[in-house]
Amino acid sequence: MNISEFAKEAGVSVSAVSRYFNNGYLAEDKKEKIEAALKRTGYMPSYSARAVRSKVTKLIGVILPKLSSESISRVTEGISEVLGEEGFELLLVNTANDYNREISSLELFRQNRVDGVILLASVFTDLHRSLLAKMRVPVVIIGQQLKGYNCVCHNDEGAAYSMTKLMLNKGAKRPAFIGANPDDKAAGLDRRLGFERAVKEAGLTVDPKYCEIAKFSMSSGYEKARRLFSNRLKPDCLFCATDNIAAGAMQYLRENNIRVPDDVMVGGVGDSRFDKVLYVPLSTVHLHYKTAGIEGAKMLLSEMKDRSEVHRILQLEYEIIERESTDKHC
Amino acid sequence: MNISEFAKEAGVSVSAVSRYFNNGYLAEDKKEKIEAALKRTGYMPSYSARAVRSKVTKLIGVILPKLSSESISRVTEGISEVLGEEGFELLLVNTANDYNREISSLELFRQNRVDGVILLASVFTDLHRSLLAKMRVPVVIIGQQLKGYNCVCHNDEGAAYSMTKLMLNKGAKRPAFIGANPDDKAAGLDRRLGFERAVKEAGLTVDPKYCEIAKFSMSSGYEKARRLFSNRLKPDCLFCATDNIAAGAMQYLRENNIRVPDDVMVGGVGDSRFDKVLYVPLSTVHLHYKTAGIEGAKMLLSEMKDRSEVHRILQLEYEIIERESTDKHC
DNA sequence: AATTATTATGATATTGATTTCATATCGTGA
DNA sequence: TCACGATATGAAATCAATATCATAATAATT
Repeated sequence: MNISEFAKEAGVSVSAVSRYFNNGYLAEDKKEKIEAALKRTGYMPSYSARAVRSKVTKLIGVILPKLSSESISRVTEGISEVLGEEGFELLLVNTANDYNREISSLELFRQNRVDGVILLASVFTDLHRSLLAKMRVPVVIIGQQLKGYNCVCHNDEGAAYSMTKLMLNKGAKRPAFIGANPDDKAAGLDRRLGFERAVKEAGLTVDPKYCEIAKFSMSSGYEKARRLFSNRLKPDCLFCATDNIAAGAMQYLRENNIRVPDDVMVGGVGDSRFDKVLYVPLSTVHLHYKTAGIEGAKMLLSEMKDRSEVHRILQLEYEIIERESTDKHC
Repeated sequence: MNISEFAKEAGVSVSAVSRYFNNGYLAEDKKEKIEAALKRTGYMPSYSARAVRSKVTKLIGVILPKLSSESISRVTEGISEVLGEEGFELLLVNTANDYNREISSLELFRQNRVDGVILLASVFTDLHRSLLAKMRVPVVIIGQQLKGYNCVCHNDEGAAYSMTKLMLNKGAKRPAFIGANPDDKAAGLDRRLGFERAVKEAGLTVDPKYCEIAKFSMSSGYEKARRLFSNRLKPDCLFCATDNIAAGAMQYLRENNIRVPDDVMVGGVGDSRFDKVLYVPLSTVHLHYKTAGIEGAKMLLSEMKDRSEVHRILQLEYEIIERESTDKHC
């Protein structure tokens, strides 16, 4: 059933029906007629047809590197909360860390599919930049900084610095690091830089032998911990760029009877739900993931309302959460 | 830029452009002309306009009770994998366990927004049923069974039964239970029934004092464990309907020096990522969440291809994963 | 009382695509 | 040579809505 069939059924004009759904001028008696007919027929206007003419889809494209990650799903939850309230729905694309899918979804979103885009990318290439430049709808980037775009990001460098410093202040002399791919500027490079700043500030040197790069998984953290601890290096503190990596590393430590925090202190980033139930509760840094989603969504909304050429960067702060994994007295 | 402007720019007819994007008859020279113009202009056909005429949105509506849950995001990952390959995108609605949002998104999906719907609901009311009946597009339900619909579900009763039996076989005599709201048929009721069957089969009786109902969170598991263990009941085994509940409960046990598994064995359901890094690695039941997503998506695809009146129910099996939390010798 | 602003109305144009239709061309087998 | 199916074409109809427009009926202001 389309609008004209429905209008006939309700005994009003097509325009009246359209006005009913779009808050135009409409007399009370017609409203009632329409509502009665609505109950009889169950008619609903077609969103696609509406979108053709009005150029509003009420859809926001959200591009994610993966779905089953605690940090990412917290961001998404924040996004969904704010946008849902404003009547927007999320068109979600899971790129599974596949570079090409990231590009192709940006392509897709150019086809008048969405009113705005939120991008949680880990890496930015020239192709990313050129596609983003072609976007005709507002874009907000969460978790990374990109010049010329609205961004909500975390103080990754500071978070890594503070956590590392916390351990060094307790007398650690052989700091080790398990990080992420430095192409990922936020979680890879910045957290590495924060670690290095703390090490240098403590009068120590950053030894590449004490640094490993892992994937964002527990098993990868386990593997890299083996490389660091199965020889004569004997690190006395370990900073991990994510809690997942830290949890995997600690599993290796437990299996090999390396005591936490007595033999080695361990610190992570992310404040994952499981941190406090690990065999040694993990010290970590809380990043405001959900807030990032909320603020990013708000940014997008205001950008959609009145598009401006000024781009804002919102950097969220962090909070150190100290637990037993760094609870060592020197 | 629309199709007729673009056709003019390319020097071909509107029909030719449409055929180019829809694999109709088209001479080679026109294809080339169009491709050249495509590069010059960056034209992309509008999805909304296409949808009006062809009634295909290439969008699948997915309704979820929450986003930041490991089990749910695994299901979603499976869905996204299969549908992404077929060129479908996900229109995701996070209902945040809010009954009304579940209803209103079903309403929304009736407005010719999506080609199909996947529903991960926890509770079914009469309103659900009547709205589902009005759906004009195929629907698949994951995680629950509902008569008259295509469903992919888990053997929740069996999973709970086997895990409980495992503990009772090791000589437990005072089994305790922390479950979920029984309105949730799968995770609430069925897992409770599985627990009860195992208890009765072992010649014991189900004592309501030993049974608690929690929310799907660690903190709720912690709370309910307090109720069970801060008195003279002294359960010697504890079955939890989810790993989150189990992890919270174990935190309480640790804080109160109740040893796992010596004083009490603990078993969960879900095979969460963190299970093996808990202070006592948790015995659990692996449910094939991702497979459920994959199979549900396949079901939807085949239903969209040729709609049949026959509805299938696919029940996935489970696998017991035994770890230290039940590693007790009697 | 005259003038203006606000509310209300429905026919018609418009949006940007696909589908239909009438028609033309070409190669192939009877 | 004729008939037929496959290929190819572009004008026009169609899809289901909103936007525009001309106009009427009130209400408010001078």
